[in-house]
Amino acid sequence: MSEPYNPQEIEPKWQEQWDRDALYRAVIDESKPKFYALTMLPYPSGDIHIGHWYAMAPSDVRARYKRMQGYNVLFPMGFDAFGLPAENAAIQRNIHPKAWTMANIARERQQLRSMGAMIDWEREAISCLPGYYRWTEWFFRKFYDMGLVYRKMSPVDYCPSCKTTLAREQVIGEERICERCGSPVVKKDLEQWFWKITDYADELLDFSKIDWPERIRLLQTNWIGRSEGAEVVFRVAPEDLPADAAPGTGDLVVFTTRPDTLWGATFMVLAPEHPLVEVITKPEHHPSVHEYQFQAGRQSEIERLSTEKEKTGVFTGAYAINPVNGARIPIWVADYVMMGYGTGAIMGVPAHDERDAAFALKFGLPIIPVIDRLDGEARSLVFPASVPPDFAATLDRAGIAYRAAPVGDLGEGLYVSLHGKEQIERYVELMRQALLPGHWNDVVGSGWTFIFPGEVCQLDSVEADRAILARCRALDPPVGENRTVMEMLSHCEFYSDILIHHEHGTMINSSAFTGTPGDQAIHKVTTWLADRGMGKAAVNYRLRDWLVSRQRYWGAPIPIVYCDQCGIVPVPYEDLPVLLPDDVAFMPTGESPLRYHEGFLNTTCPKCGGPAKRETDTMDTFVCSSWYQYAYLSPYYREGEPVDATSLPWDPAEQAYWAPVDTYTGGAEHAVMHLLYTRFFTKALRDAGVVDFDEPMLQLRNQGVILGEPRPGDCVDVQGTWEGAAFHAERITVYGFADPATWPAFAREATRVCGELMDRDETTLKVRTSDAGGLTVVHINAEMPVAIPGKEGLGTVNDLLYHLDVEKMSKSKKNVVAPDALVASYGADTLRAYLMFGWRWEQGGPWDSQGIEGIVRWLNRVWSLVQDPPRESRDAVVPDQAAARELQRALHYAIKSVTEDLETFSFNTAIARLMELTNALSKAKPNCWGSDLWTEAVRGLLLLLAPVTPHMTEELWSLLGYPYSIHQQDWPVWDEALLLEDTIELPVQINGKVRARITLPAGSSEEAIKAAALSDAQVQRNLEGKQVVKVIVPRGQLVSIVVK
RNA sequence: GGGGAAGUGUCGGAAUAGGCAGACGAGCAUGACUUAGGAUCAUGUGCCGCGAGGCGUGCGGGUUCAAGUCCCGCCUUCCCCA
Repeated sequence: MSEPYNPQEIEPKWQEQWDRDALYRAVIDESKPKFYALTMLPYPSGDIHIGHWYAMAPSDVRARYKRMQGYNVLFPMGFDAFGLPAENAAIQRNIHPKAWTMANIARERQQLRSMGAMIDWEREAISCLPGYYRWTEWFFRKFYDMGLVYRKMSPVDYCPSCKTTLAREQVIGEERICERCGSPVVKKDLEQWFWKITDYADELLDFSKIDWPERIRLLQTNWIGRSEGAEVVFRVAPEDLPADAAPGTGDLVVFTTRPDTLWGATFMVLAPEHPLVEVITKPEHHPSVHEYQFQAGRQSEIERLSTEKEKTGVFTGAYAINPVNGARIPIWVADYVMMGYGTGAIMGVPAHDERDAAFALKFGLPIIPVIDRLDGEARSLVFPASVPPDFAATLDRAGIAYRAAPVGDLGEGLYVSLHGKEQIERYVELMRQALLPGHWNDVVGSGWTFIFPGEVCQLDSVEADRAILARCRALDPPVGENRTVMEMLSHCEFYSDILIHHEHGTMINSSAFTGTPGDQAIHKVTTWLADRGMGKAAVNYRLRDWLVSRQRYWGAPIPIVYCDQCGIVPVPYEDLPVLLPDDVAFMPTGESPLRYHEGFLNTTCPKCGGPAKRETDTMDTFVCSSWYQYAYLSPYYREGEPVDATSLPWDPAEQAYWAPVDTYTGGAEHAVMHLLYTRFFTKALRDAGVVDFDEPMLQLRNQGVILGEPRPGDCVDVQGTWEGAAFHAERITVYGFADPATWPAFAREATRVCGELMDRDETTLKVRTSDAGGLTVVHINAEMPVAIPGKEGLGTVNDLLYHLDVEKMSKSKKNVVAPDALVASYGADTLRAYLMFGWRWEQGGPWDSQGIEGIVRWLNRVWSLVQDPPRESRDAVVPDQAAARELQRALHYAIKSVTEDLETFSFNTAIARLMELTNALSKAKPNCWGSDLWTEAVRGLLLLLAPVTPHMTEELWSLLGYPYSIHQQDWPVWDEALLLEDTIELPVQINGKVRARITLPAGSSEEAIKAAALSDAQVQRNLEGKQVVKVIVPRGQLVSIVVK
């Protein structure tokens, strides 16, 4: 018998050996094809968690597999080491961010080593070290020279009490309060640095050169949000501008995707931050506009843009001129328009835009339809007593559909549905004749017609809107307080879904353009506008330039100085890096200490030599992670040597060989930030002449998330007394969570409460006392001793386990799975294999602590399978022919499917195939042990398993006497011919149901198969008394007989 | 509201050029070996039915010799956008 499998002994042993032999050192080797496998680097928060393992271990398996296939594989690792948590630790615990970060890295590096991954640690790169961030600064400088960098005012979230800017995650909840002090957060305008990612917007929409998941491509496409349309210039009415205004001051450029709706623009809306608001607002409107601007500043973008939200806004008192018809339209300020989107000004076309419609209805602005419906639908509500009683019969004769039903409490009316121009016209004519004096009728949807006694009006202009409303006012039904025709109509439920649409129908009510078909409308109007200098075709992007400024200490310094004489001066390349000073005093508020560090702040101007101040903002950490894949090529390149504008930031030979990344793996949560920024970065570097390719990562795959394991809570049976709504515990009996079968029935009685523990804190237990989920609060004394099943001695209520649902793992929820503990009890190989096997990799799911036992059993079986002779051994080493053939087939099948599965990231099925091969070996063992085939099959299993369980296979490889190292062997290849079965079993379907199975030699002809099927006794029985219509043998897979 | 993804045994999940649904595990059950078992080995395990047999991939239709897979219409969940 072999020694038992002991990963705790084997794993460190081989890790040290591999280290000594530099087995995973990746060096350029022109004789081999390269493969750059990259997995997202961790942020050093202090602990490598199961999510890191889930991302990295299968990626490592695939990298190892590629290496065995003959590729020279680079699989590096580093740390994304700048960022806010380090600074928070400094403030809260008085630890320097650098010390905190480097200590975390030291710990995490050890944790990662326990995984046994083929990481080349000599290429490790840490983004917070000067050798790294010198180049981060160099890129800022380079992009500055390329014109990709600019500075402008931009709002940040700011806490007036802490006097500090806040990161997005530091602003809490809908109330938008500061996470540190709870004060309301406000927006504050600061000069900040931007990178022109928008210059690359169109190129970033092109994914033709990369194999990335559809989902990520879609997210990026939506994020970039390219829309085509036109820019149209509206002028502020001259009398609403200051007399001394420069020419062009009042030009309001509007971007619209629907220039064909221009004739329906009945108002304009400016973003509260729009600079023209101040200029045009009439004095009497100043107070309300200013108040509104302040309120808007406190809200988040998501709130502002929500369609759910009640529309708000204020009138400026000023008017603009609609360029297409000269109409004076009011200019409003409203928060649903964002300064950053388009131009910060929109034209309101309420008839064909939902948000404009909501705004117009709220503030009584006219709504004029200018695009016809595509479906030709129209409706008309005929009020009771507005027509003679025989009108329904008239409609019947005309073939017009209607429904008779009460209208409020006014009596029975007719709800008429019309379709098509002709029918609408016929209806209007019938109504014109039938309408009784003192009433009116309307047709809405297609047509927009108002029928009055003796007159028919169209709702085709603001003037018509007013005229119609005035006429209605004199008639029945009453108009009430309604300010526009549409507002009046909007109260009628029958019309609710027909008033507003955004289809591309034929233009109506648009002077000379009326009748222009929808498919030509935008193009024709845009051309016409351009010819008259009123506008032009334009493209708008949702994507905004990348704001790289952070008002923080722990980030890469922005290499800029401010000189009184020379203005903004970039730090010369030769002077990089601008070092982050270590001796800084952290403000309890979180304000950047750089702003008060005299040594850092004061410098000399590189241009004139006079006194100057340094930029105190640092760069967004996404800048550091936008180029880390290149940092691994030659970490901290040329550290200590001066560099200049023409230097290369990494070893050109390394780049020429390894770049770009072949396979990139990581979480999908970075879809639109990191993954878009790094693409931009590479394109900018290409234009800088640094790299000669367009995309940083050729193939991307995302893994899912491992969630917390659901678990019932312990059952507690509590004796005690009621104190109001709460129960005071005197004695607690516990039934373990593991066996609910032993639990007593849940109860809620006068002196007793019994149920599942759902939650617990220092003073209370929340107990589920009914199957429906009713909770009872039980007051406890934390020191109260309780006996807990499966635990030695007496515990306290703090040892009770409470119910856990499937949720994201978090320390506060106490559902974290710690990989270190799993490695300690099961070993890294077992954990690696389980993470591959347990879930669809791209999907993830809840942890299952039971499932890992299956892997334990499997690896133990492999361990003894290859070492121990069979229990009841046969004397002969000559294998039984059939058993041998079956084993051979199983081996080649496994080679083929494991290869294909690893290639396509189907890790769970790869493990399943390896288990099957193990099962096949077990089955064949008594017959084949010791034969050449047995040796070959065991060898094959170990090689296929080597990437998955590198330590165990290395140990077995060496125990079996093979030369070190298994990880330097070639990946096995399969023989298609050996995959085929000698005999095949075919199902026979009769009318689609499997009725029999027949066995035939492999490669039988279709005729032979048909004959065999029809002569099969079972088939014969099923065919009795029926007529065979046809017999099909598709691809030799089955027989399908059709009978009558 | 728009866009996307997904719904398969008790659970994780297999299977898509349309071709035997439930691979491989977990769990459960029975048996063996055991002083014992949360060890190991063997067998079984979609549902209903004693049985022959019938039913079965969210629901309802359709195409086809044949549908988890294709088409149409719904329902539910998750994600993104608004």
